[in-house]
Order: sequence, then C-alpha cells, then structure tokens
Amino acid sequence: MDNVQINSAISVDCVIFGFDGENLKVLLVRRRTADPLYHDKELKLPGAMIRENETLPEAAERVLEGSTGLKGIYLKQTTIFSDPGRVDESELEWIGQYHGIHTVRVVTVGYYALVKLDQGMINYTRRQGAVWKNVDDIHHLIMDHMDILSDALTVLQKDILWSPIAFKLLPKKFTVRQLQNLLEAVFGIEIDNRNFRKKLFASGILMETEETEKHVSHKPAKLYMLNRNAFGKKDITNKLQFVASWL
Amino acid sequence: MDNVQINSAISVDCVIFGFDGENLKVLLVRRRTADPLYHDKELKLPGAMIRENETLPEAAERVLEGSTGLKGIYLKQTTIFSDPGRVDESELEWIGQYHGIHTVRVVTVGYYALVKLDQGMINYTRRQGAVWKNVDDIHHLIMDHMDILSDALTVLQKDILWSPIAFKLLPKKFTVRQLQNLLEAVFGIEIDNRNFRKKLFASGILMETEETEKHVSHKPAKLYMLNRNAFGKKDITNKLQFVASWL
DNA sequence: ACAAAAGTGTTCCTCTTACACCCATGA
DNA sequence: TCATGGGTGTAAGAGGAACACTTTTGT
Repeated sequence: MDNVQINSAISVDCVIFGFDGENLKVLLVRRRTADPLYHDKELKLPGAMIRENETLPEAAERVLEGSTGLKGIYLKQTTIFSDPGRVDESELEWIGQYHGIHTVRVVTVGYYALVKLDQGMINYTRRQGAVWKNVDDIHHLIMDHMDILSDALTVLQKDILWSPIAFKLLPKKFTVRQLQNLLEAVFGIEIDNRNFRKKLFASGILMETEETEKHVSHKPAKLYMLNRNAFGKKDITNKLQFVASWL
Repeated sequence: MDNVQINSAISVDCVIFGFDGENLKVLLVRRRTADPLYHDKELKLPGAMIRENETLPEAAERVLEGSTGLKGIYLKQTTIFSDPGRVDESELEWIGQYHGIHTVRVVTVGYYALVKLDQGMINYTRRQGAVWKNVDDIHHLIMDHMDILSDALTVLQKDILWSPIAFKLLPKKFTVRQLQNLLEAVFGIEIDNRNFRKKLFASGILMETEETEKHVSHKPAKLYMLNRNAFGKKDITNKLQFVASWL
C-alpha cells in the first residue's frame, strides 16, 4: 500500500431543464434538513446518494422520477465534483444521521435532464414543493450546486449542436417559433426567422402536421413534429456534420 | 434512512494520447498483479485509486506524472463508469490486499491527456514498461478499459473542434502536413491540402517561424507555431463559432 | 378596425470545392 | 538526375446574410 486511500460516498445531482416557450428553466428543490430553521430556506438541485447495486445513471433516473414523476427521460452525465472540502463537516454529520453513511467526503456526479414542461408537470412539481426558475435568474445555490448548473448548461449547449435533443424540451407538436425561441434562450443569441425557416425546412428535420395553434389572437402557426428518419443514416462517412445545421 | 447506501472506492483511468506524425497512439501499461501468471499478460490504461484529500484531477495528474514523467499536462475528464459488476470479486480481493481498501465496488472516472510524443517520452515510457499502441490496433483491454478508451476518443474529437487542443499533440514547432495528418488520424477523414492551407492561414491560428525541416530528402517544409493571440477575444458575441474552422 | 405574430423571396456576396503543376532537397 | 513531398491559384457553384410586406386570427 503506497499511501492512504479511501472509500467515498457518491451522490448524483440533476439539473432538470424545462422550457416554457419563452425561457429555459431549471427545477430546484428545498434542502431537506433536520433543523427547521433551515427548512424552506436554501434551494438546491435534486439529488441523491447512490445505493448498492445501482449504477450512477440508475441513481439519476431515480432522482428524476422522484422530482418529476417521469421515467425514461433523457439524462446525460456531465462532470464529477470531487473537491474534498465541497461538503463540510456539519453536512457530513447530517448525512451520517439521515443516510446512515459515515464517510469523510462526498463526491457528486452531475447529470442534466430534458423534460417537457407542460401544465401537468408544473402541477406535479408544485405539489412536491419544487420550483421552476429561469436559468438566468439563478445566482445562488447551496454548496457547489451553482457550479454544477453552469457546467450542465455548457454541456447542453454543445450537445444540442450534435444531436437532436433540443426537441426533448418541446411538446410533441410544436411551432417553428417555439423551436427558435428555445435555441435563442439556450444559446443567448438572436436568430433571423426567415433564414432559420429556410435552413430548418431544407434540413428535413421537421414533419408537418395538419394541426395549427388554437385560441391565439393572431394568425395561428402550423404545428410540426420531429422527423426521426432524418437521422437514420449517420452521414459521418467522410465529412463532419453538425446535426444542428439550422444555426 | 430510506434504503441501503454505500461508500465506494473511486479510481481514475487515463487515456494518454500521443501522435507520432502518422498515427494517433495511446499509452498502455501491464496489469500489476500478485499472481505472476498474469504478469505481463494483459494491457490496461494507466490508473490509480484516489487518496484522501485528493481531488480527481489531482489523482489523474499523479497517474500521468507516473506514466510520463510530466507535470501540468492537459487533462480532461470524460465519463464515469459505475456498473457495480465492472470489477469482479477476485479483483476486489486483490484491491483489498494491494491498496488496503475494502469495498464492494469500484467506480472509475475516465480522463484523457494529450502529450507530445518525442523521443524522450518514448524512452521514458519504455523504461516504465509501458507501450504506445495505435488507437486503431487496440481491440482488447482488461475490464471495461476498452469502453473508457472509445469514449475518450469520441470526447477528444468533439473537443478538438471547440478549442485549440490539437496542438498539444504536436511539437512546439510543426509543419502544416503534421497538423493535417493529425486531424486526418483523429477524425478518420481525408483533407484537401490546398484548401486546408488556405483556411488555416486565413484563420490566423498559425505563426510562421524562420525555421524549416532538416534532413528530409525533399523540399523542406516551413515550421509553424500556434498563435495563442488568435484566441484572446472570444468572438461568441452573437454567433457560435467553431474554433476549428479549418475543417 | 386593430393588434399581434405567422409566413414568405430575392439579391448580394462570401466561402467551399475541385483540381494540376513547379520547387527544393537528399540520395 | 531522380524520387519525394512542399507549396501555390483559379473558376464555378453553393450557401449564408440582410431585409419588408401581406396574411390570418381574436378582440
């Protein structure tokens, strides 16, 4: 044995992104604590300790199901946060009481998830005492959760360029404008609507439906669906390609 | 306590990439084992258990210094491998004996590193009993190390498109052809040399030096250096940009 | 009739692509 | 002098950027 080595507790923390048609949102929960003074005070990302015989993706899925009631949601691992001081002594003590884990450190693994933020979801999460906040309005979270969030957003941005995951944040049927708003929100850019439509339709990524928006006090927009066939054959034969050619 | 939760041992495994002017290579080591029958049999990625008061990046750096003798090398975390069955019982037993860690599972974190593969490096690693193998020629590694390697390569490919890390695989002064070969090797594509030069020089990413290749039996190529100033101001004002516009 | 967002084309210009020959060196 | 890879330009076509008005609905 060449040095002191240790076992660590491992947790997952999930950055759950949603989109309300206007802004990119993240689901936050209140910290559970024995001390009622802290109750309902500090916001954090939903997370959990991993269990025996559970992989990290499984733990993340469990957290997600607990927060949103949904299974089989898109989940992607981001970064591990392993600073030995990231969880301080008093928190370790609380973990010992609450989880029955006695350890000198907790390493956490970041995940992000993409969910469709419909009214049912909003109701469900409200009953859980969780809140959806605009990404831009989140400035403080407990421990290093702000770092985990920032990191997840960066990873999400890159991932959206390489795979058609943006659609996981939209309803099954959506308008072109919703997609544009989403991309503008995620990247913090402005997109020319006419050129965007041209590229988008040329890419063949959208399927037209027969439906239109209802009950809007302006010309109703057509609803589209993702055309999954557009990704059947990966064209990375001798050429690199952005999936998101529509930027 | 709502369920059984555990502490785990955490290790890091490093995919150390090098480039010999022709092929992308990875540094592999022999498995250390108590059983002499296994000695010198099975290849693996260099790795180590994390120590107390050590972050994961620090552990990875330690592994890297051990394998290559170098400090301050570019290191990037890739993915965590957490399958409870990834390290089997006999291996856990060996870990207990060798490391003094008694645990039911070992979670490992993948890292990749980019090194300049000069003669000094080759000599050093040879003395360590490590081998540089072409990425394309590696088909079997112990445990799930093959997965860790494949994953690292995928991540490297994307990263190269977003930041000027490709140059970390080249000598300080290099020829255009070396850079082209590197990109062709990493992505498995062919690049038109004339168009490549045009874009490359237009991008301002290269600084010309006064030197040329020596002792080559053809017209000697000019040597260039990376122009770090080309990245001073991030142009992500309202536009997404590939750093690697030269693909 | 008015407000509000949907939907649509053209021009200009830049960037990409395809492609073949002379040059400098060591052997 | 020959073999080897280094280094250079152009023309044609595709794709990107900029830009303003008409349409459809609810109120």
